[in-house]
Amino acid sequence: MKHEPFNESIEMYLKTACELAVGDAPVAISALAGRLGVSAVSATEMVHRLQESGLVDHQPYKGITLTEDGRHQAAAVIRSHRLWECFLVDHLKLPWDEAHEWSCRLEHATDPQVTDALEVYLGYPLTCPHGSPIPTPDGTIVEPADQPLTTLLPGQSAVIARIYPETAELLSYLSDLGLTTGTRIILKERAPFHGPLVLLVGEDIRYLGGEGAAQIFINQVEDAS
Amino acid sequence: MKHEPFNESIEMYLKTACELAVGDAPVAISALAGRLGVSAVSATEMVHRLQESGLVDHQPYKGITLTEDGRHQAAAVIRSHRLWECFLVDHLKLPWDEAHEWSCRLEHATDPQVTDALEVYLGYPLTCPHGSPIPTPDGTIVEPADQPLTTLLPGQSAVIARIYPETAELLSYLSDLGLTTGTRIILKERAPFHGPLVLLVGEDIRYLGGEGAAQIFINQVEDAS
DNA sequence: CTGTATTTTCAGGTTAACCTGATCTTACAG
DNA sequence: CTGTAAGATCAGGTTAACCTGAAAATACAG
Repeated sequence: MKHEPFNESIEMYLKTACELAVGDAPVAISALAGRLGVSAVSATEMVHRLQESGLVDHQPYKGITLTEDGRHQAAAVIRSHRLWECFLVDHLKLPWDEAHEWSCRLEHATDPQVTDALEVYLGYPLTCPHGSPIPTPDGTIVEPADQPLTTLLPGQSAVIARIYPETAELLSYLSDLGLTTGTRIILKERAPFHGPLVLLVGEDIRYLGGEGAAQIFINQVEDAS
Repeated sequence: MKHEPFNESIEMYLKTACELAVGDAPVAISALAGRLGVSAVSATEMVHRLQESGLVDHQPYKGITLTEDGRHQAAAVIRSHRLWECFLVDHLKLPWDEAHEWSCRLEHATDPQVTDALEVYLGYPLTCPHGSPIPTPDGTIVEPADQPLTTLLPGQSAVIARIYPETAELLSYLSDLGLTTGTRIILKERAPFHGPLVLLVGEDIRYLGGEGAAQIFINQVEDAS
């Protein structure tokens, strides 16, 4: 089996670059390398290849930005990833926290036509089960209108809107705590210096470390009664 | 992205070996190589690797047979392939002939848990849209009870039960002719020496080359009125 | 039982995506 | 405005899965 244009690595780089990008700021190669679990040298090598192919723009010592083409391809991968997550969770009834990892493999094996048909089948969902928006076929990704859990004040309540970035460990942990998207929580108190949060989830008290809290986004903030 | 145990090639070899096997007869390496579009040398190399891993039994100058382990893994790949085909055709309403190629990519990216959930979701289909049986989770594959179209006599009618082996070109061609699984046909006449068949499909006359006919299997044979 | 075609092996080569270690270049903070 | 950490590059190495060309081993048919 000759491995035709071997997209998978390329797609992972583009996807990761897209996910790490905030606004127009270039993404550091070291950040890319870190997230992909690859050495800085390897990442630099690959970035050169991507540059050759016109998928990224590399400003030495600054970082990379995706070209139109690159952003488009990245969005396509993210799109299929999130749609598969919807399918796995909503239709196949597979666990909320494991769907992410499984979709990480499916996302590279999905033809755009399949992705589009899947979207229709699912009824054009707006977000994945973890709250992240689903890119449109033309590559636009709407900015989520939520705020970090770290901005919630003691005595307030809110609904978990999104987990980002999605990591297998955190999703599994949150799943165990019952802290899935759509869950309303009340912040009882917060230790300073990124210490743990004390949350009321239904009838239960949950303690959540600051690192995890930084990856949780909320909306529908209210003063708890 | 480090490419962890890189299954894809291995899976293709195992799957192909399984598909080429008839009974207990060993599969020639050249046959494997031919089907995979790879040189005999490369196939031999890979067969050695598979032997090391205990997936395959290689008798020099005879061919290979799958070990229990190998057969099991092959069945898992075929299983996910055919279940995906069901999903793509029956649920996503994607074209009957293109589903095969798309499933060829998905099959390697599917966790067994996902495969099993998919089977439940689809309602335990017995065959893929092209008529091939879906292996059970434990790796058994039921022998189809159909016969080659080449055994049909002029004046008889039958229902297309299965296309095998599935190749993109043939499926696309048959799709254009309306010769999909489940279609009842009547054999008007047959030229000798594997010449073309003259078929009545509904109201239409179709001519089908002998090579194509060899990949079509039928059942429900009746004498046409 | 020999000859030819198939199989296998050997030698040597390629590519993509990784790696480490060492060196060079640049940004920016004090 | 200089020193140091972060970033980039160079050199050299690995692995899996391919390749071609050529030589050796074997099967089996006439």
